Amino acid sequence: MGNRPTIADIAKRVGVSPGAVSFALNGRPGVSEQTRARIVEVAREMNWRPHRAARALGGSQAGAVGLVLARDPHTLGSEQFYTQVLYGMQETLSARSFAVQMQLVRDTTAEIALYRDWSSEHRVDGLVLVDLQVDDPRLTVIDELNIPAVTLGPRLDGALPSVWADDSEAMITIVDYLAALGHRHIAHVAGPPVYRHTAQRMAALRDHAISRGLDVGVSVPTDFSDAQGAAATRTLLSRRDPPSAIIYDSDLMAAAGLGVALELGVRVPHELSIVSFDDSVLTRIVHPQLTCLSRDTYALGAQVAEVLLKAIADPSARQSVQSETPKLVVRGSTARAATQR
Amino acid sequence: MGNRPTIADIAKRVGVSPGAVSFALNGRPGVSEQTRARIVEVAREMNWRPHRAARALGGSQAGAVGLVLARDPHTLGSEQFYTQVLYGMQETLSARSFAVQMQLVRDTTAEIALYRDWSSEHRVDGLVLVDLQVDDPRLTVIDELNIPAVTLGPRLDGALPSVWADDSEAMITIVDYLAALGHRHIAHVAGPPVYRHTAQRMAALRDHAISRGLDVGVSVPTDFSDAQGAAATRTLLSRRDPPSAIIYDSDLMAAAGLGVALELGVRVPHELSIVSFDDSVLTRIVHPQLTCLSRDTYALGAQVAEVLLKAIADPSARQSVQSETPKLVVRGSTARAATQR
DNA sequence: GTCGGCTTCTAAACCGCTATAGCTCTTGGG
DNA sequence: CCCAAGAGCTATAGCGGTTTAGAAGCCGAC
Repeated sequence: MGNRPTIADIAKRVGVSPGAVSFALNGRPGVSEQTRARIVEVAREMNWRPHRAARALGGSQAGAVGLVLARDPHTLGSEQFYTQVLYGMQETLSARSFAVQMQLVRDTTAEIALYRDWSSEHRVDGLVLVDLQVDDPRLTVIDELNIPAVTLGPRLDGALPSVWADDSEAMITIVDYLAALGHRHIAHVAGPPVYRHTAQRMAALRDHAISRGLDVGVSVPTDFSDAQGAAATRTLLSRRDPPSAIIYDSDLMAAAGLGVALELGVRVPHELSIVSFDDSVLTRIVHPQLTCLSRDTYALGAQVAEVLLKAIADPSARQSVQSETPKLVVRGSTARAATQR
Repeated sequence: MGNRPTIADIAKRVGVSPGAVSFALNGRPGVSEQTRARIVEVAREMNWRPHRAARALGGSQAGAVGLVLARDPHTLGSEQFYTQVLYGMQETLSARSFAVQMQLVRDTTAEIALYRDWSSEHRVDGLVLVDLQVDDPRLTVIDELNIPAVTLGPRLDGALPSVWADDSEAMITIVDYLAALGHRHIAHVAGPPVYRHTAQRMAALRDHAISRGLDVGVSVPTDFSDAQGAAATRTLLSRRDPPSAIIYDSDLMAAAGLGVALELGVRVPHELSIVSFDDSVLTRIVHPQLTCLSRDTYALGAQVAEVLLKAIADPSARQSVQSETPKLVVRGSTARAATQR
């Protein structure tokens, strides 16, 4: 309810027209340097801040970008990954006084509905799409809504600018590392195969295992929950021919898998090596600590923000930048494969 | 860039004035039921959505509430708690087409600066304050900005409406439970004592231990990080007279503490019982699973949203509601105290 | 038949800022 | 000395809603 000063108040104080004040405060030509200095000074004195809605109404921007996470409420909240990305985005965006409209929804349908709402209400100037699916219904909608957007995930040779990582290469890094330790039978507890990055990892494991002459690399799909991660592990370990190493698509599932191994009396890392595709505190509080792929998620968020801002400024320029490839951090959960039983 | 229909377009189609359309669509008197029906129908047909900025400018609301989490970037992202609260808030708020402006910042100073920005830019209609401090500088600012706000945390007999939980009672529940198991020496790995809830828990442990005739209940303050949680545990366990039970203010620290116990060869729960003040997946993926206080955080978020909406609608009515008291969920990390050594 | 009062609607101002057209004054060229 | 060009400003029209004052039509009452 505070009586915020408006541009008109400043104009009155300085003795110029509101238009002049607008010019001055937005750093555009039309006022002398002298007048500009005076206006800027008074504006600061009066503690003036632009009224977002008024600006947005003047045909221009809402000053916000949207990020929607579609998650089963139960699986929710464990992802340090997106929290960090969000943090990186916010630090970059708030410097340009953009806000991030983040919302958690149940599924992709709700996500799409939200995009439509936000777009028609002019709530956001751009969107960040994460968790790309193999045949992603969101892409059509984005196209239809004609709103700037950037994808975060695997490479997407299509319409949208993106910040992408090479999931195949990441998988190959892990497989090579495990192969060098003598592992020949490597399994993979994957996410849902509808996700592009999951599909890519599965394919990479299969292909690379073949080309390196290893046993066929089996991927078990899950819903990313700790329960299914545990179940998948149980299944794999009770096979006649259990793997000597398991790669997990998330650190939560890796931790759950570790628990199952302990429970079954399978010693980690001596009898089973575990690698997680994600890094977070979780990998460091379990015992043994988990070997995993790690990357600077904060920087990733900042990168996403940059690309999105460019896309907003110039929707025709659709650049794609590659993000830093995750690096393998070796901890206690991996070791040389036990000699063949 | 989509050419969204405006109220004027609808007015033209129906053959009435824009004002009438506004009345009709906002369900206020001034139009006949017949006309209203026609207008609503055409609006739906044309897929009309209010332009947020225009609404906000017309003197009324921004249609958003703010939630800021002040966190050290390193400690960040493990809190399933706030993610769930956020989810509960969003489900309730989006039904009334309010958005949640969530932002992560480094510290309270940045948080306050953000409140000022949001308020002066008219970005939010209300705020949710979490992590209340003993002498909280935010309260003055909220008062000064004269913006509706609700606090989430311990009871606060002051100006602001709140959704509060009784941390003392929660602590007493735990202590009673442990005492019944025969534990006489109970320690507490706390958060930073600047937080009211931490201070309250510390006081409750101390007082209640005395009144129940137990050994003095020591609280070790930390910064909520896994590292300090581990360090505190190490300190406690290497005392001449180690506690037989430790209560942790967060599940992350509890998990870290569990790791330390294992490492030191202290068997959980036989030689050491562990209780966490928070519940999340984390408590279920470690071994043994952690006994903890659990509550419906989703419902809590919904409750916060309700109270905030009421405060926005009528800033003079400052109600406070008590949230459900957390319930103790017994899992594998607690057991009868070993007989005195 | 006139008047008050109700319902139902219109016209117009307004929210705070941006953007454009145009006005005034100076300056320099021919 | 006049005109064109440019700098520096003002006036004004939006943006898409909300909100108020008031007009028109209809009713019943006196």
